Amino acid sequence: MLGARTLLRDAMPYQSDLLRTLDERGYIHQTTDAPALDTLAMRQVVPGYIGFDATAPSLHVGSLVQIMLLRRLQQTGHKPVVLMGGGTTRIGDPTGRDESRKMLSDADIDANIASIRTVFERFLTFGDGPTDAVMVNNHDWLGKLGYIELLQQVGTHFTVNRMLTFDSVKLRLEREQPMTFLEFNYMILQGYDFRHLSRDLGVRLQMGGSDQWGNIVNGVELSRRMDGTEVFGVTTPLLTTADGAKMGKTAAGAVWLNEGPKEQGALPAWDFWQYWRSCDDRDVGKFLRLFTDLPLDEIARLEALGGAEINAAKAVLANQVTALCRGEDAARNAAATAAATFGAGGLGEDLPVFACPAGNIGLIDALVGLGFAASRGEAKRLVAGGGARVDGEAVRDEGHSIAVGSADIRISAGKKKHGILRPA
RNA sequence: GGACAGGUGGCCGAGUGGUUAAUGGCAGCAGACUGUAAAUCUGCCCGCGAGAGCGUACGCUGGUUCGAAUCCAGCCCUGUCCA
Repeated sequence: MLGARTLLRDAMPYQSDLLRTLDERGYIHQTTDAPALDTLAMRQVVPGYIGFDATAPSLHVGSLVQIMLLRRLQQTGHKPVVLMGGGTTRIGDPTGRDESRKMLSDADIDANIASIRTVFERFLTFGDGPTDAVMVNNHDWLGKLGYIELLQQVGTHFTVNRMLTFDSVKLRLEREQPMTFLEFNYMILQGYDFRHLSRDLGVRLQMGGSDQWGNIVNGVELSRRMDGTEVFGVTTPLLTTADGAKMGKTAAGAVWLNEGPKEQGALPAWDFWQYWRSCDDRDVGKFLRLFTDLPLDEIARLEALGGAEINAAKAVLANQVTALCRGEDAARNAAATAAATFGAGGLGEDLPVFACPAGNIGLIDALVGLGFAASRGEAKRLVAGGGARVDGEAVRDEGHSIAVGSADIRISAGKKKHGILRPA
């Protein structure tokens, strides 16, 4: 296994820091003309971009690979460009095609973009320097495009024959599912974005998830046809957890990179830390490579830990990622809370607190108050199933009443959820 | 606009008048085993209520009936085909 990987790397040795880093850390799924990109990256600062939606005021873990990709770009001496889809969000990206997506107002979109910028500021250095990151909004140019103009300039470079061969279209047609004209045009707008950035900002590279391959290739083609410029594309592998779930989605909600929007379920740093700490054994190495700046030999050492020792690696992972997304303090506090809660069986500062007046409170109410159960019925089932503990003691009586005095009381729901009952 | 098919609990999907809060699978939660992992086994899985009950629920609105997710009418939505 390891031998095969080494072989592969020997067969395709990248010269540039950029591609070598991306390759070694597992970011590359497909590239257009990798040797040429490799050469370019050695010769000049390569401005590269990734597009992001502006549908929510934060980004979640599902976008983290893309964000880290921009970070790596900057780390290896190139220029990250963050493209916010202010224009395309106004149309509504049809790719997901869930239920009716709500149209966002311009004010909402602008607010979302401003909020998302604060996420990126943790990962990238923004400024005016040659390798400083910049953020652009495609509404600035797409909003001004005239339909006729677009058809004339861009439309002539796309044949429908070819558009029909793209997976995004082909699969839909094969499954006999409808595809609106709007969706059909989406790839043209994305292609146009690339060409625009290449001409106006000298961008030479677009990156994205593997599902964006078709769109990226379109942009590459368009730039070549309209301007004769050679630009490049890199896609990342589709990232799933070892049990096959998409990254960033849990039943409880999205794992937001920053505190997250309250309406959509804010995610405290403690829970964020826990998300990484309790990941699957098999994902540890992959996540360390993708989501932390730790050197590869250190990661190799951590990854090799067997049995219960791998938990040390998970703690490192949680610390590193939390520090990056939420700040050093947040990571330290979460780690301390984990040590106090799981190690010593006590209470940590970061645990959720339910403040209640001194006196007696029902266990059910405490569980609901801490958010460990969505309803009283659920809390009762939890108790009946033996999952509830008060100061570490399992309590199976759903009528159990807790005397709240002056000290904090530890309430647990299952092995992982712990909270503090604190006299108000 | 016409013909046909269909809209069921987070998702998939049974159910075509009554013991159906609604089979089953997935996801989720808890217990056991462990290492805050995986796998496996067990229990739970609409809400309220002190496990006796009550309230809601099978696209929407009415109707038939002692009784409907199941029958009828109208409407809305989705898909396929035809114009």
